Amino acid sequence: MLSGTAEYALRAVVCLARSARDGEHTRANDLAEAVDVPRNYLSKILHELTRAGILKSSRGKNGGFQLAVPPDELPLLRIVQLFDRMGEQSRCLLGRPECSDADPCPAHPRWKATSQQIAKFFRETTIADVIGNAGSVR
Amino acid sequence: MLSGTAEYALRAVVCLARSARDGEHTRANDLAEAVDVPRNYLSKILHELTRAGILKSSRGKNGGFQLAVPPDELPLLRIVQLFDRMGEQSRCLLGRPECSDADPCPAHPRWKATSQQIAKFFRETTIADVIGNAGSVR
DNA sequence: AGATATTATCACCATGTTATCATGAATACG
DNA sequence: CGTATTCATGATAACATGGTGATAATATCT
Repeated sequence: MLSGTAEYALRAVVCLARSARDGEHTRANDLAEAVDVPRNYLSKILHELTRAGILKSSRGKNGGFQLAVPPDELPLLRIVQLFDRMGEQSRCLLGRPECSDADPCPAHPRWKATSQQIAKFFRETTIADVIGNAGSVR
Repeated sequence: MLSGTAEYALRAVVCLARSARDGEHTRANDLAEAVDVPRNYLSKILHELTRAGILKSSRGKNGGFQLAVPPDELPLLRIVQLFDRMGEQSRCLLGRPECSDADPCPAHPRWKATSQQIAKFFRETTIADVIGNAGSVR
């Protein structure tokens, strides 16, 4: 469904959002262990999330990462689209570059509803919707 | 959504099913042109579809490929799952190997409905459902 | 049998994604 | 200031995917 990298990013953000204490930072090392992703690889992912304004980072002692946005204003789409073309509204099932009601592929009429539900899920589900639930991330 | 290879396979089967005349075969060359996929690469895909019992092939003059199953008994899932892990019922959004109601990830409750609709689409939509519609494959 | 048409198969290359390693740069703190 | 801590970043390796080319195997036709 998602690329490995996008999955890693989601896991990391969920984990960060859950352990959010006022002003406290979480180290990349600890996150890497918590979400079970190779340290250096996660480091780059976190960096991209930071550049995108989703996280804040700080270096040195007691440094680490923090959410930069309130969880209820952070749709999954915003995370996922950095690494993946998910949520581009209704991708064509057959991979046609342009596929629309006006110029459809044969699968278009059947695929449309499902495709739109997927797009809606990523657009409207926020991190807040997710972190309330129980369950482990790894 | 799907891997390139799975898309190619779908396009090829749709095209084959549409041009199906009694007993006639379609050459890999012609298919490759019709669905806009590199000849040699498509060749391998067609071979896999044949091994899976979805197509029949014959060599030599007037040879080529044919559907081996009636279109209304051929769900998209059967094609797609050869090349992709699509339709494995409800894959975990966060990539956990085991993710179920009993042992869920945090995203599980929200993701479930969409995930099931995707699985249902691939399981229940057949090639027959698709080839009736207008629209080009490339 | 021989020529031709067509799929089957093998070896290989190109590219992108995932992962690792080493090092640089910023911050905190005594 | 110096040192430890932590993120940032560039080089590179490992692997999977997509794509190419050459050759073998099989069928048809005369």
